[in-house]
Amino acid sequence: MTVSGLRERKKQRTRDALLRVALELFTTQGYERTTVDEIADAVEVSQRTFFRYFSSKEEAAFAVQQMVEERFVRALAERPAEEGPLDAMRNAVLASWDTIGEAIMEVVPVEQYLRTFQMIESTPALLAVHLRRSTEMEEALARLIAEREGLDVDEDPRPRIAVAAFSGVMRVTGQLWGRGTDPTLEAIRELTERYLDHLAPALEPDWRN
Amino acid sequence: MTVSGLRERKKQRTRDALLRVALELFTTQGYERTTVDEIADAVEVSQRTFFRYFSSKEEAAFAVQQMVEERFVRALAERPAEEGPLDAMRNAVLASWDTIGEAIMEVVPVEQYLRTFQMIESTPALLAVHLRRSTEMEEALARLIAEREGLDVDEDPRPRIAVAAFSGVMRVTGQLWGRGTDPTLEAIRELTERYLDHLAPALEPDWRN
DNA sequence: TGTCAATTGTCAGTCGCTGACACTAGCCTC
DNA sequence: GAGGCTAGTGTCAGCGACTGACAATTGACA
Repeated sequence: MTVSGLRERKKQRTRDALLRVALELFTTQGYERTTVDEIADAVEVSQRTFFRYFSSKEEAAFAVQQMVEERFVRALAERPAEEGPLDAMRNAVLASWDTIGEAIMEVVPVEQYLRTFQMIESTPALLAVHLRRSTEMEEALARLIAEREGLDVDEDPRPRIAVAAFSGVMRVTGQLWGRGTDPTLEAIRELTERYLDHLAPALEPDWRN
Repeated sequence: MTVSGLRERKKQRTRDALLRVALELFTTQGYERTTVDEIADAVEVSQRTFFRYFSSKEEAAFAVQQMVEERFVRALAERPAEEGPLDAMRNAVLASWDTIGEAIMEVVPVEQYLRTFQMIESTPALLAVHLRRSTEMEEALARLIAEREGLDVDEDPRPRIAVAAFSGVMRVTGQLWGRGTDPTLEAIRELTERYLDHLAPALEPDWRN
């Protein structure tokens, strides 16, 4: 994590500064109204340097989300084998939210992450990228699930289907939370549990029980 | 549909020409390697004119997809009320594929549409936009389903959940088809049916039956 | 201390996209 | 059927994201 050498530390500081300033400006002025020049100027580096740390303006917006997602995937991998696929995924999300602080606090406060997430959900260009990134993660999830169950993802469609259904629900809750009025971890946690509870019943042919 | 007046007809011809050339270039050279100038030059109009017909380069890529999606939504609205939510959606997709030709033939051949779809699926920037557009359609679907069942989308989570799960599966099949080697309507149709059949079983806690 | 290599800045250029303004060509009226 | 109106187009200038090339700087390490 921490690296010796003045050079390495300087790089780390520049990257952190760029990221913090970027998220700050994105969440206060809006993503589109913030130019890369503005970010670079605030950190007193050239625009070119910004693009050496982040391959695009978008990448900066997703830097924290990236860490959170990696954490979720790891949490799933560590779930006990007895749990069914859906339970394992459910418990993995909830678990990774419980410890979200540890993962990102060193870079930005949790509050900033929540605001960034809402910005992503409410900025069309970023929402689009977010959804595509999610499908990439889903591929990884499907492979993990298949492995747990001793299946081949390309033979048995169930891993991908289960992940797709699960992720669909997660996406809906993410959007509802983003549009909602309670931007807290508890709120999205509760929303997620409630919606996941309804997944199986919602697929029944007759909803009038 | 058809409008009198030389002016209107001229406009229609210009738009059609731009769209056809754009899709042709996109699918042969690739989306990113095609510049708007190139398209405009081929049709012998200025770049500015291109942007008067399509608000962005992306919009041209999705013009046909747009028609297909509208058709699917309409097909769902026309499904008999007896069908359960999932059956209604399933039958609506299959039905709208059966008549896809009628919807777009006037603009481009069906083959071109299939190639365009594959290009969208395999171009990251377009895939992202495609996914976002899909979520917009999902909102419309959820409202339709809720209406059919006499529910309020914001009260009962099941409409959104069912749509999310269904769409998740559709997305997976779309991707698999795009990566696959059989770019025909039959192929994606069969893939869709097979995957939808596995949706309910895939959510069972125990996959070893 | 001096050499080497990594980091950074500068500059020029591409591409998507927009606003402003002038010009051309259908359309409609008298 | 001439002339005015206006929708559609071209031209031009400019912004912002991004890239390649090259020169300048600054840690690292012998």
